Amino acid sequence: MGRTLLPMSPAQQSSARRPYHHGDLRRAILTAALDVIAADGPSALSLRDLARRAGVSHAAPAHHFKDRTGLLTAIAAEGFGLLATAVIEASDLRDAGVRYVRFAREHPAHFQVMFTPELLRTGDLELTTARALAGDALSGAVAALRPEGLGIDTRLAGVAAWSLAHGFATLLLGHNLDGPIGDKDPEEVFRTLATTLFRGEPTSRP
Amino acid sequence: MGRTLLPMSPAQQSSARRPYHHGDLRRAILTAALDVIAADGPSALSLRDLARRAGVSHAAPAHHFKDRTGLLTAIAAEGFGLLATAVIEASDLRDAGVRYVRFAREHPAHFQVMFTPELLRTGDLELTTARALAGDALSGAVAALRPEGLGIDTRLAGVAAWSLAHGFATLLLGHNLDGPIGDKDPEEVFRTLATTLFRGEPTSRP
DNA sequence: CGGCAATCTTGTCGTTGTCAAGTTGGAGTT
DNA sequence: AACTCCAACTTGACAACGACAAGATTGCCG
Repeated sequence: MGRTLLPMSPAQQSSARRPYHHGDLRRAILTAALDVIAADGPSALSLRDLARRAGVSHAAPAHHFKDRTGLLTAIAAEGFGLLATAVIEASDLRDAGVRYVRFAREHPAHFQVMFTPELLRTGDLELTTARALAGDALSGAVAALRPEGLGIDTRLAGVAAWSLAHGFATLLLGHNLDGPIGDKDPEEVFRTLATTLFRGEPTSRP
Repeated sequence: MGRTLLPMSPAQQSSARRPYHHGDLRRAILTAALDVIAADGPSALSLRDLARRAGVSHAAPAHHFKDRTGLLTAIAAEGFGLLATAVIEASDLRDAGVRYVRFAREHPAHFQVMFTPELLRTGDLELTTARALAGDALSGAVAALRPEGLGIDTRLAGVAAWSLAHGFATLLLGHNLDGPIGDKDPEEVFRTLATTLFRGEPTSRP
């Protein structure tokens, strides 16, 4: 593990085993961090361990991320960016929800860090803008529900939809739905769920 | 802060300033831990800091909780117990959801730890039984929806309800709903939400 | 009154995050 | 082609932490 030996980008430069400049240390640290977090959560993250994996000295990561919080903030910002691009091209609200759940499954580390505010640098510019972008994408999906004639007001519908998707995704990542949904495809289960709840079909009939 | 000087339970024993035995160190550590977690999250938790707050030596907490994971596991177990008693006396599914949200607001530290599995000792007996108890309480509320005639099967309805409540609670604690719901009472908002979605009133009308 | 087990202390080790100061190398300028 | 400068990385140090081991204290039960 650790350093790759494959042919690399020009930035990787020159010759041999241990170049002084890593080439793309920032990306390497990020990738390693995502692995660790996906496996054992953010609390298992150690800058020194990441440095070891990348084959650099223990203080190298600090140059790219300032500190632990900086690294996690960068991950969250990247996550919101990815989420925004995933949701922006949704065909409707239900599809946006499905994409939300899919994002959480495909990027569990990002997802977890994004929604753990005490790990992040409040007010970081990149984070704030990326989050706003994702927020806009979600709002767009909600607004497209129906231009007029909503049963409940748009803001409430947004909260409802977000809660449903976020709760499903969170419980899924925490393995709390392993029992209830078994080996069924989670995204398909969610689609069914969302369809039933938002189409107005009653869950019970007197 | 730190040690209290008020009259205490008999266990507090004898005379003066610094009794060798604390009296109820276990509870004191737990309470301090909940304060820290509610304020700055589980990653800000330090056993040595808790010991300092309780006025005991740095290794004292270990005797009650074995290690950091043990402390967090105890918190999670306590949380599932509290959740179970809160949900067990719900009048119906909607009320159970409201109680779920209320629990998250009144016990944010418990809630956060309960659903962060990588911080917990998997297979701990107290935790497992408490979790099962809470699970039963929730299942009971779902089963009481309607004995028969559900629009979707019971298991799905349970997942939907849990997702909605859990998502709402999680987003709430992360201050992600501060904008959308403003200063409105969160539990009331959730009640409205749940009523609309589960009563079968459509969110949109052609 | 004696001992025993629970509770808490003291001391230590390896690891971590963070800061400060130094080193390397490549890209651009002249 | 030599020079310079700056970003990228290293080395070294320090305080704080979790964990463990071994010892001290105390209340309790016989």
